[in-house]
Amino acid sequence: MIEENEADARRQRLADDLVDGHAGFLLARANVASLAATTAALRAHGLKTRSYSVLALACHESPPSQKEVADVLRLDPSQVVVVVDDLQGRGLVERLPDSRDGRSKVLVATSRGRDVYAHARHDVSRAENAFFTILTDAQRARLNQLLRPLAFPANDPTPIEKDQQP
Amino acid sequence: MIEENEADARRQRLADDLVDGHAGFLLARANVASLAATTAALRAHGLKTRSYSVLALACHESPPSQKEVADVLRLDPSQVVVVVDDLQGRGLVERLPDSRDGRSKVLVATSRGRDVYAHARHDVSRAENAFFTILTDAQRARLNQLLRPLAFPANDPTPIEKDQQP
DNA sequence: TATTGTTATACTCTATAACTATA
DNA sequence: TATAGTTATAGAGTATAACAATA
Repeated sequence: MIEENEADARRQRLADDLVDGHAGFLLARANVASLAATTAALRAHGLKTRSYSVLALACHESPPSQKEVADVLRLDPSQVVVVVDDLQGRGLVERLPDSRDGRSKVLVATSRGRDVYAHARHDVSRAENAFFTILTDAQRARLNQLLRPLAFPANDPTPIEKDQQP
Repeated sequence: MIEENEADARRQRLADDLVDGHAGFLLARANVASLAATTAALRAHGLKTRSYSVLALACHESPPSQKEVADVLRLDPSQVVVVVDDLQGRGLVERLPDSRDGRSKVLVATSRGRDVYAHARHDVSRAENAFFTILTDAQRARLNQLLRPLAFPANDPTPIEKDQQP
């Protein structure tokens, strides 16, 4: 199948020329691949990336308000409502009144919600582990280190560790 | 503004705990930030990331068929049609008959299309440069090096994995 | 019969504005 | 007045099936 390989090489050359000088393209492509892996892992638990993230926050020792969820996940408050409605409808989270602010509602996971989250997190970790298996542990740590300032830019209160070159 | 800082620190802690052990979250977040930068740069040229990518491929020395565009960009062929219709309607690309396959159509940029692409590429590069300015040149190179195998899995050169679901 | 391009459709995700109740 | 949550809606992106022309 020489013709097949030639066609593959052609496509690879097109892709390479497209990526050249466009790191964002690489970022986007790696992201969709990663997303596909985690989404597939979450499907068995009836969750998507959004509902999983909201559930994770609701499991936090210091549970957040919906506004905080919107801020942390960079979602519009109206989108948070939709996700929370779904999770609450399935008995995974509750909206509790905020003692310090009558407008605000605190999101807390139910015991069933925590159970679902524990299992989902396990499977997500396994899926991510499989996805990043091409990289060594040191490389993964380095990737995280490089991505963090890009993911949390500007007014980030947490210090960004300066790099140690290889 | 102590209360503000406390609230920020709280949100940061929530985000940190969410990211912990979830490299995909960092990837997704860095991607949306990068996307926002490039999308803003493309807007002045009447382009979006998709149409920009298709136009870039149409400017290639060895112009691709629509099928090849779909493969390289991992888009469904029907989605390629929509983008090409738009670009062709604005006189930026042409659909030429493929001499070797009557079913196929070769995408070629017009001279105006090449002009638009040149200017757009310049602005995109500048926007990416600004976005990645937090990293040194060496760090950017290292990031690209780490992202590449994740974006282009080695075992098969041009995988068109649709949503892999059971 | 298989493939390229096309059309149509439906579903998800995202963005926005307007409303309520509290502050 | 300003903010948290809610509702409603429109747009963009995505997935899928079916079809015509060609292989």
